[in-house]
Amino acid sequence: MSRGPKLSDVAAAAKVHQSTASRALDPNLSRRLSPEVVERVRRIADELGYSRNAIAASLRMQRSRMVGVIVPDLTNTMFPPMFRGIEDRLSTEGYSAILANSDFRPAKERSIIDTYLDRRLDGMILASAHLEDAEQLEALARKVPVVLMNREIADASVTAVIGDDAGGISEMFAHLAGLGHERIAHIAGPQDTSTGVARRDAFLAAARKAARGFDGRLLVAAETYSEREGYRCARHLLEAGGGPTAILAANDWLAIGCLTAIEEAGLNCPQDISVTGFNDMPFADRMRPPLTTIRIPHYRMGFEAADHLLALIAAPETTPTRVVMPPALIVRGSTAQRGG
Amino acid sequence: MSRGPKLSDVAAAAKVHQSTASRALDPNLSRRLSPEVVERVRRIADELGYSRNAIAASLRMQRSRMVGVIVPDLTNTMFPPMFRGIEDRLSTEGYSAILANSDFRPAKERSIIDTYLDRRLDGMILASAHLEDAEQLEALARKVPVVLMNREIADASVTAVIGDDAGGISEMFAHLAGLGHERIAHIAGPQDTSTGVARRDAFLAAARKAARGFDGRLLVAAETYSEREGYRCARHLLEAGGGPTAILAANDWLAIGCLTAIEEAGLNCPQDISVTGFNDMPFADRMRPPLTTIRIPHYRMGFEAADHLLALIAAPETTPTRVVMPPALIVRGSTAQRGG
DNA sequence: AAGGATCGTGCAATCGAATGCACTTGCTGT
DNA sequence: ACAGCAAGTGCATTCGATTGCACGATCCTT
Repeated sequence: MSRGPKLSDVAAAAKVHQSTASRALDPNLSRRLSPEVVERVRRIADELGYSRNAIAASLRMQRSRMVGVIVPDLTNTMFPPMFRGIEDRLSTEGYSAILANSDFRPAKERSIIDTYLDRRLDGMILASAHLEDAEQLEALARKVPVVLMNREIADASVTAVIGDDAGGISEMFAHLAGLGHERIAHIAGPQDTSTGVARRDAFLAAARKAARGFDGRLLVAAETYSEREGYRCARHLLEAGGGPTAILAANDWLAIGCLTAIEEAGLNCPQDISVTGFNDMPFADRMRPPLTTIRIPHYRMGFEAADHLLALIAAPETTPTRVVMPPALIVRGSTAQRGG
Repeated sequence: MSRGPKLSDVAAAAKVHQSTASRALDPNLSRRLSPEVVERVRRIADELGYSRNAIAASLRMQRSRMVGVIVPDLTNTMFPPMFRGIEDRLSTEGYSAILANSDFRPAKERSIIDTYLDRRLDGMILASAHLEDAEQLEALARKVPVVLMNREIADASVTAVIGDDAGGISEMFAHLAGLGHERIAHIAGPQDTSTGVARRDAFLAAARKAARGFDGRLLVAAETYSEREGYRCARHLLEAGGGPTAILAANDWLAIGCLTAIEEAGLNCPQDISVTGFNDMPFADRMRPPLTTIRIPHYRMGFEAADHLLALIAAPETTPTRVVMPPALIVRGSTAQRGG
């Protein structure tokens, strides 16, 4: 556990000055040195098992080559592919990623951010939904490069990489309409999340465009993105008298809850009623019936987020961007021609 | 993006020496200072928006309060809960975790480890299965505190936190035997993984204990832990003539593949044949039928791994431990009394 | 009242690498 | 033969926080 050799040890062993050793080990600067010296220093560094102290370098260089990532809950299947995308982009530039979960708690998020600031990370990717205050977020973005992932703030003053909620919902609505459905219900997500609101608005826009009026009985909002809530809302829709022939749920969990409620009611999906989800989570294809849903390219979102963060690190004054990832309609067994 | 105030700025504003300011901001040392000074320094630090430079502190203290985690693939549902356990344990001590995926590639793992060493992380948790060479691993463990998670090496010379494969399998075997099954087949996992081998050995031990001979037709090994392989192996078992009334698969994916094969063969699970998995992954309860399986406490494994790592960091010369996490039998619909 | 203990604070030396500047070579050109 | 130049290398400072040591002041003890 003893401290290994440092640069000056390598330099001494190679009979050159530290600064020369430093340059010899840096591929960019080693061109200015004589080949023999470079060769010798490198060989000796190897022999000694020298490992560059990145901490000392960070202090001197004022950059840590690390970025912080905050997600609300890593066990949500959306996030692992996102993180992989982030890591894959970052690693090509020699960056590492620190990861933490906020558990949807603003206080926890705040404290994670504070440790990240202390650690002088070069940037942060926030997928955590809170830190409600847009002002706080902007203040943060003024101190350190920040990219939002899977969420955004109102005036787009912070770079954000998001899924195209509106596009996905309207594509799904068109799919159902194309199958002859006219009474399409919506189970909205929690209305205190940006996705819940965006998807509901997109649904209402599509519904109003398709027909004159919209029957209010065809809309319910869930309180959380959970199977339980999907079940509850579906029962509500079935009993409300709106006579839906299709249910467009705001995400896959809600849709799965629907399936249970429909089965319990003695109905059959998709013969009697079609159901759709959103996200295409793992196993969506293994439900009974397999779920028709919208796929959001999570890996690519992470990759893009990291890419934009790196750009921001390189040029901090760049104007914020809003990157929208294209959704894809995945048609499976849970939707069918109306009437079956 | 300008550099914020440093300790000496705070000190100057509070009209004290840096060292005094440093002590005032450290809860342990501030007791030795006069309350007024402590109060004043803290207030001024707040007013100035001072943020302690953790990099400089790390350099001086020779500890980074960061640990590195390597998993083969974060999108495998086992790992997110483990990581949460790790983070939850670490965060109480002010530690952060860097995460990276090795993709089962030893070269990638090696290069991740090298960056971790350069960054002078205080310790590492390795859930990546490779770095085959036990010697390399021991050499690494001599340089830096290391805890293995979900794997171990032969002579237990590195601390490891693992699931009780043998215990889980024998408990499952007993469950099936208790239901009257006598011809129990096993779909083993890949034999180049420690879990694949451990589970197969445990199965064979249980089978041999239960009956005199063991019918070789009741054993197949999958090449990967995948649904495809589960399907292939199950077909093989059904055609081999061993007449299994139950299939004990080495993990949930393999079991799910079995379900498909059984259905295709016109048989019914569990009436005609029982199937069991291992891991209790998310959605195991949503299969048709819901899967009887063994639950491994992944969150707790992560928590324990982090706990042991912290202990190792505090006292590097501690002798390696082998921590075995207890499995739990989760009985669901995929197992039934023999003969329905 | 003098010596000693205690308390609060300042001084200055680390930690390890990067780098602007200056210096020594050796070579070219006139 | 010497100015001029370039290539290669060394020197010394810097990044920001921590901490052993020392010093002065205050208080206690006998």
